[in-house]
Formats: sequence, C-alpha cells, structure tokens
Amino acid sequence: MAQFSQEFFKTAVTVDNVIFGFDEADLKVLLIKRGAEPYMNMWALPGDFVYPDEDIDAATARILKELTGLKNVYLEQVRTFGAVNRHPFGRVVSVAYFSLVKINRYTVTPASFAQKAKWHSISNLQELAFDHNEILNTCFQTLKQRIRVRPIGFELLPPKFTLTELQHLYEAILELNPETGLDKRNFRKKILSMDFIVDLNESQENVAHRPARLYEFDRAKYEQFIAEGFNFEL
Amino acid sequence: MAQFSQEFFKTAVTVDNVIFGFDEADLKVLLIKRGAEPYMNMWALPGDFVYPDEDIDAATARILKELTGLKNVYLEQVRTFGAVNRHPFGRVVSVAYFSLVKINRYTVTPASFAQKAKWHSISNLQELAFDHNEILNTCFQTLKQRIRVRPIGFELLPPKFTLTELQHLYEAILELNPETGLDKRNFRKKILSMDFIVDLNESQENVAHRPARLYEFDRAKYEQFIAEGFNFEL
DNA sequence: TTACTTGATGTAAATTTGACACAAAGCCGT
DNA sequence: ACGGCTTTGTGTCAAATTTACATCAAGTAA
Repeated sequence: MAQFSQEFFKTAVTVDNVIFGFDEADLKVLLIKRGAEPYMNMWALPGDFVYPDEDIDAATARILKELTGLKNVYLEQVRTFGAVNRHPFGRVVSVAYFSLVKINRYTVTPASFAQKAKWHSISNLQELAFDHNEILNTCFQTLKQRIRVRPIGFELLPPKFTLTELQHLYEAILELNPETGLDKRNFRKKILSMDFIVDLNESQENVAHRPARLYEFDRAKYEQFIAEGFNFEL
Repeated sequence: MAQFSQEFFKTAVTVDNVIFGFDEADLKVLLIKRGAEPYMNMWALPGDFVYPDEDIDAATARILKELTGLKNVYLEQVRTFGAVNRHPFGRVVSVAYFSLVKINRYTVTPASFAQKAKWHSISNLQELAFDHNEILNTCFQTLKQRIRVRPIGFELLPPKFTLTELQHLYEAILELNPETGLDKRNFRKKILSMDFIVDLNESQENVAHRPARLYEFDRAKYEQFIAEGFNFEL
C-alpha cells in the first residue's frame, strides 16, 4: 500500500439514490430538479455528500427520509461510480443505491437541495445531470435481475394487492409486452404455489367489473421457507 | 445537495481486490502480508489508495499488475465498504473487486506494499486486517452467484482444459461435495449442449489412466449466442 | 335485463431434469 | 505381453416442470 499520507484524503464521497415507484402499470423514478451548481436546473438523481461521521448506507437513508418522509425502506447498494472527471468541481466518487417505495403512501417534499421533486416514467427519460443516466440505467438493470430472484416486488405495492397488479408490476420491470409477456394462469399458479402470498378473503370495491381478490405478502412465512432451503425464482 | 464545500473533500478511497485462482480442485485467494501500519504483519487483501487522477477500475488493474504482472484480467466491482471506523487512521472508503486469474501462468511478486504474497485456500482462512474477512466473504458470495449465470469459470482455467477439471471448478466454487454434487453425465450433457465449448480433438498426455479430451471456450461463439438471445445458466 | 369489463380457473403436450452403471483407454509393473 | 489400476466417456427412462390455451363468473352501468 502506498505510504500513508494526507495526500489521499482529498476525495468527496456522495450517494445517489434511484428511487423506484410503481403506479398503475408504470414504473417510475423520483428525480429532483437541481437548485445549485453544477447542473443547476437539470433533473438529477437525489443524492448528497456523505458526512464525515456518517455511514454510507445511513446517508442514503437520510436522503430518502428528507425527500419522502419514509423510513425502513428497501435499499440496496448497486455500485460505485468513480471516473476521474465525473464531477466538474473535484474528485467526487458516488455510491449508487436503488430503493423501492410505495408510491401512494406519502407526499414528496423537495429537500433543501432541490427546487422540486417529481416522479418520471422510466420509459422516456431526458438527459440528467452528471453521469446520472448511466447510474440510473445500471440500477434499473440490477432491479430487473433482483426481481426474478428476490420477492421484493411487494415493496412497490400497497400492502393489499390483486394478482393482476402484481403481474403488471413484473411486466413493467421486466419490460415485457403485456400481451405476449406473462401468461395469466401460469403466473398465478407459480406465485400461489409459493405459499407466502396469502388470500385475504377480501375483494376490491367500487370497480366497474368483477372485483378481484386481495392478497398480501407474508414476510414471516417467506423467511421461514428460505430457512428451510427454499429458493425464490419467478 | 448540501452546499458545495471543501469540508467534504477529506475522504480517502481505496480499492481492495479479491483475486481468485483455482488449483487442483481447490479455490484460492491471493493475500499479502502487510508491510506497513496499520495491521502490519497481518494477512490482508491486496489493495491501495486510488490516486487523485486515477479511475477506480484502473487502480484495481494497477494493483493486480504490480502483484502478478497480469493485464486484461477478468475484473468485477462488487460493492463499497464505508463504515465510519473501518480504518483506524481516518475516513477511508473501500471499493471491493474480485478478479479471476489463471493460477499457473505467472509468478507472484510481492508488491511494494507487501512483505510477501501467497495463495490461501478459501476454505480455512484466518483473521485478516481491517474488515477484509467481510469483504472477502461478500466477494465470494458474488462469485458463487455469477458463476451460475455467466461463463466466467474459464478465466480460472488454462486455455485447454478437460471437462472433469471444469466440473471440479464448479464444485469448488459452489462448495458442493464432489460425491453428491454434480452428476458427471448430466453436467457434460448440459455444458456441451451450449455450443461454445469446443472439442479440440486432443488428449491429455502422460497421465496414468485413460487420457481425457481437451476443450476450449470459444468466446466469439458465446458472444454470438448471447446476441441471439441465449441465456447461460448452469 | 342486457351488455360490458375484468377475474378466476384446469388440462394435456412438450420439455427439462435427475437418477443411474458399465465398457474403454492408456500407464505401470511384472 | 499381460493383468491390474485409474479415470474417461457414454444413453435411457421416469419424474417434474413448463408451456399453451378458452370459458364461465361477478359485479357495474345503461
């Protein structure tokens, strides 16, 4: 290791958080409009410097809380972006996370560092500040992989959901055509064969068609199956 | 984002590299014995500070080159470790990578920062410096996942290999008992059904038993299948 | 009461996975 | 040159999983 020296203690570390939400068959990302230089007035991922006495994960949770008021949200570190010139004001290394939130359960409050915050559909994004398009894309790819192998879709849905909603969520994340994508009967068979999605014996109300049954994700059961060697796979 | 300020430019960034090798049915990791404080004389992952004008990936490649002389090695970023007190001398955030090398194709030269470098079997590791046990473990888990879904095992084998060697490699990484682990016939059927492992029509020589056929990994073919929508899965 | 919309459900064919055992090739020692 | 040793190489059948596919049911609205 190079000789220990203060020379190396000159980098800034930031976190950037790709916050996903799901809203009626559409996957969304929460972006902020920057209120400071550089890239003032451009859309960007919510992020901030990591404070000297703050863990990296904690910094990400802090930003999420400032912006949405939410705590205890699903949060996953994806990867670190450290190209030399990615930040015009100096050496800034950014650790990227994604998080999954229930889009309807709170109101977004632009944090101190933002003029406004808004949900953007994942499917037509404009140019973002810094290397945030690349970061966003990397996180989206990671989400695509995770969703097949971890039961994290529920983080994006209300506690009670219908199987059709769940299927639409999977189709949105996997970017499948709703027509040719997932077969309804096979999807339900598979999901229900994993015994941690429980039928609440309740139905939708006030819908102009046959009401669907409501289900919930039973985390305790899931953990138990995992402990018994079960392996989730869509 | 917090007001832009020099206050934040006080972190050091390091990379740590979990270098995997495979040697006769045993998965190994290249460790160094530290020649400087802190943790002098303890075994540790090879790593170094990232220079101010150096990309993070480049820093990892540099360390690998110093230690082994190898370039163009398989390298993958895993995740960043940034607990506040992980380094006793200040705030040091470390980006962890793993790499895969052909263990017999070069000699290890302890780099400037190390007294010596040595391959350690993955299966009985002692306590390492810093949080390197955790880093190593995380990287090993990541390798376990990747190996099932990317054809990267070949990075650890000589260019010409036998199917038995390949199977042993998988068993070592997946920590399967050689007896109960993978069925020889089924393994070969599956591997060969993916048409990018080609029979060289050559055989082992000077072995005290029936010589095995040699195969090689055809990367070009693999890339082509991928482009056609094929999906590797062990 | 009829029309409209979305929900719920089962079966049969095709494919994939998993279990399993014995002859063949080369080396070595006598 | 022959017999013994070690590891290689190979096919089939049963079981499990995956895929394709169409109709009736429940509620609202006109």
